[in-house]
Amino acid sequence: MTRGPATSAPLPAKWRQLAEACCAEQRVRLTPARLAAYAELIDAGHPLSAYELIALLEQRQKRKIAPLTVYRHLEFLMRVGLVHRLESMQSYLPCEHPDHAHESQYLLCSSCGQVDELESKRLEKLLHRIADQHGFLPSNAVVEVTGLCGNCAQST
Amino acid sequence: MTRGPATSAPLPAKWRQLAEACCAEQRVRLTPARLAAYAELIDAGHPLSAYELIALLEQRQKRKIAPLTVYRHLEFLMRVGLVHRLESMQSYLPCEHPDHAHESQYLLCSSCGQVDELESKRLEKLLHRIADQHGFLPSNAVVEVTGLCGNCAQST
DNA sequence: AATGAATTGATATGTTATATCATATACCTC
DNA sequence: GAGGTATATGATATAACATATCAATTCATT
Repeated sequence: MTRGPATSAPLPAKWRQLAEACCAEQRVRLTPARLAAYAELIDAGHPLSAYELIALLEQRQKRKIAPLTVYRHLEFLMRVGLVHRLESMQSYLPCEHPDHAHESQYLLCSSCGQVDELESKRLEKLLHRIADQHGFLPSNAVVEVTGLCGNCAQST
Repeated sequence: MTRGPATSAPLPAKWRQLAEACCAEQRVRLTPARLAAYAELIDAGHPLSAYELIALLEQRQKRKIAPLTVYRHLEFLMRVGLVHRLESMQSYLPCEHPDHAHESQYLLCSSCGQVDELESKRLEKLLHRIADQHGFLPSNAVVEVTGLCGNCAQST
């Protein structure tokens, strides 16, 4: 049997299940449009600016999409913890560990663009301890280390 | 004797000397325009968006200033380490420890806007160690913890 | 099917940042 | 101090990123 044109980026079952579980757990709606945005981020394999994401979705769906629409989907995906925003790059990427939605730790290669998501409990604890010492109640921690990844550091 | 209208925000000697020393050491030019931008950031006492800074400078100098001009001054000030950019707020503020130009650690109160610059050697070392374990060569580290400062946390 | 809540769409606008090319100023050497 | 070079500024335009408002639709539940 033949299939119609794809209206959404291919999304490996692994990620689909993760997204569905995540949204089910939080009792929020994973609509087709939201899933399509998520699938596009997964498919891209690297961080996308909001407008790059818009362009990809438009190309995929052969229609115009208003920026606000995509920003809303991104906002939703970030809220449930499926997507992070790289503050120092104004771009978005799927979170590999949606369970720690509010701890974001990245190594960003300024040469090849590679992104490495960390998950250091130690770093997390230290940040909380430091905040605590300042009487500060943290809700969201951003750690973004820019530099050269292993490959790029060698070839320099 | 009388003075003409101020064309630059008041800049306490402490900061002026810091800026001059910093630029002298790096053999770069601290021009009046650059110093004026820096003085305005110091005088504001809180982070400014680039366009807020433009507005203040225009008001002070009674003339139009092109955004690019100010972005260039900010870029310069960041390069020498006198100013930091808060990535999660798209805003700029003077650095309290220009000697550690490339380590930026902040606690940001989402309620009152208070900004607390940290200087944790431990955090710095941990970040470097983690990067090292990943074969990563860091050039710039951003740590921005959002939450409630002591005052705001209590009054909630 | 009726209701209320959440989501999406359409349109407009606001905010942040950069590109290009021309002009001016500082610095260095002779 | 004249000339050359690098650096800094100015003028103009445009690109990139993000949000406001209000109307229309969809979904979940009764």
